[in-house]
Amino acid sequence: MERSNHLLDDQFQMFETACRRAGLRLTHQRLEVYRELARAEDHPSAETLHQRLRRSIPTLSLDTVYRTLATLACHRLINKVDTVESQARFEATQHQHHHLICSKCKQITDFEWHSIDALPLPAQANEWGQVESKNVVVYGLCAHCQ
Amino acid sequence: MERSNHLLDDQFQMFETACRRAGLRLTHQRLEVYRELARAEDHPSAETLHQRLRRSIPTLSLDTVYRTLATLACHRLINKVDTVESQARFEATQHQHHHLICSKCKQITDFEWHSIDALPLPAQANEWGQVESKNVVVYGLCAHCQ
DNA sequence: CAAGTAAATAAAAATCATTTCTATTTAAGC
DNA sequence: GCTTAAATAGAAATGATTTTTATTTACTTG
Repeated sequence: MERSNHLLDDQFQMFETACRRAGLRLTHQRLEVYRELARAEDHPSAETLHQRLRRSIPTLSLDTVYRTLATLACHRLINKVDTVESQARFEATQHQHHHLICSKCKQITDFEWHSIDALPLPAQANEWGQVESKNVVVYGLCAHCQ
Repeated sequence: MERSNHLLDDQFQMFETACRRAGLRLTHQRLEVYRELARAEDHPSAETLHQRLRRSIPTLSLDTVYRTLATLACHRLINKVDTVESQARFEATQHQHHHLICSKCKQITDFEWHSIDALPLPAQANEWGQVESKNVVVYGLCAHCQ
């Protein structure tokens, strides 16, 4: 068995464990939605994911994709990306990162910014309440659209 | 004439100038939508603004509010706020700031973080394209919801 | 390991947010 | 004041997401 299969196994096992801990049943659809999102590098919308998954699961309905994404996001297994757009976009990545969004083509790119991650929030933010996440959203024109 | 009126005059004049520069007609509805948003401190949605404005302009239609907000945002006279929510939220403030969003009550609070504003983006972001804006979005529970 | 049960799914319909269409009104140049 | 293109109101349409209902399925319990 090669390394890539081990990695996949690990990923599935992690997902299975997380589902059980959250009291979620491990259904075929749920696993496939997660797998497809984890494989994607483009922060797909529910509709986009549905189109991709239909190739392998023709009976999969769009509402199941929506429901599954909402469930997984609620249990923090995936993230809904902050955006000004009307269609919600998702990602499975768990590592701390930020987003570059092209105003023209709407493509979303991840980037890392450790100095920000390490920087404590100003007092005003801590007085406001209990902080759960802190992310930078950058808008602009990607090299391709300029 | 008191100071507050002078401030208001200034604000309107600025808005009028900006509209002319952008080739936008200065309609009663447009001015009132802007005024109401500029007065608001809660980053209202189109629907919320419409409800407030109806008190003074009963004939104002919701689609005009949507159209006006889109027009003003397009010309950078107002901002659409980055959020995970389905209803878009707006603000008229132009000064550089960031957002604290309560995951529970969805209230949005502005905060300042000068050290971030001054910090240059990592190389990766500059290679990506031409940056237009950079904002921090913080999620958490506000003091009231904890 | 076969049944029972509550959770999850598919499909359709409903809802919510936003946009478009069309006839009418109005701001701004002449 | 008159003209005209832009903006508005109201209604209808669209797009994204959620809900409803009947059916299926994962997981528990005997």
